[in-house]
Amino acid sequence: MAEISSDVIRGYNDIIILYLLLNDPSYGYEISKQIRLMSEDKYIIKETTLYSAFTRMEKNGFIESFVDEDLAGGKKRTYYRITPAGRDYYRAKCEEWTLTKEVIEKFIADEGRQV
Amino acid sequence: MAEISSDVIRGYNDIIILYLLLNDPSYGYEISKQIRLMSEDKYIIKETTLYSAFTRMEKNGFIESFVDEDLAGGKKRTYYRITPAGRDYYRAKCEEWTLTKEVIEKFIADEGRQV
DNA sequence: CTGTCGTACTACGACTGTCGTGGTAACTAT
DNA sequence: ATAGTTACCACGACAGTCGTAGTACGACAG
Repeated sequence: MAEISSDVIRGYNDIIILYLLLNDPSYGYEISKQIRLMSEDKYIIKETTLYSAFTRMEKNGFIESFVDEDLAGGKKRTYYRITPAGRDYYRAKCEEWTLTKEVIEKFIADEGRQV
Repeated sequence: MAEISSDVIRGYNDIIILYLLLNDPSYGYEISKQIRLMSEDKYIIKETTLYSAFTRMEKNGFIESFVDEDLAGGKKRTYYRITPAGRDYYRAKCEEWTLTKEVIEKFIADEGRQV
């Protein structure tokens, strides 16, 4: 039951992904699972959305990739690491979120109110 | 200083517009001014975004239009009125907002935390 | 030994909402 | 005269997400 539509989360995928890279590098599959876990299944990011976000953010210098070629079974895995520019971007987006939240809530009817 | 980018407000324009129609019909120019006023200039909706939202939401049955042809100077003005389906949609979007807000905030670093 | 599930991606084209640019038209104040 | 405000509309471009599909390997059940 992925309850949150992509329309409303759009614009926050970058924040979500970067948050999960703040402490350690990670990779697509792992990030996808963590988003699902942390949101308690309320948001399940689409694979294509995630991987295209990686490509875009790497192009913008917010993350860097490196490949682990030595996984068991000759598998590969592409890790991503947040850059200083990525941290700046993350911080700016968090501030924008605070602002946006305040604005949007002015247009949300109060709990008790009839609509 | 329109500080909120369209990327992050995208997905909430419908809510914002419908909120301003909850009590009375209104029209593009007026709604645009109210958004600006209520957000304290933090969000200024683009005209094209607003009018294309009208078209879309009318097509979806969330609003209905009617034209006032008798304005001073032979001018016309197109008003929009929210429909019952529009109210349902608004309510659903408000609930989705609450959910989305909770999810996003899990990925926002605390105020005091170093990022 | 066959099939399904989980891991870990990638490619491609379609779609939707927003944006930039530019235009129309009438009234109002300087 | 001319700039500003009101009140809209058309057009094409763009970015991010989505659906679909495919690759490839290992583990485990039947």
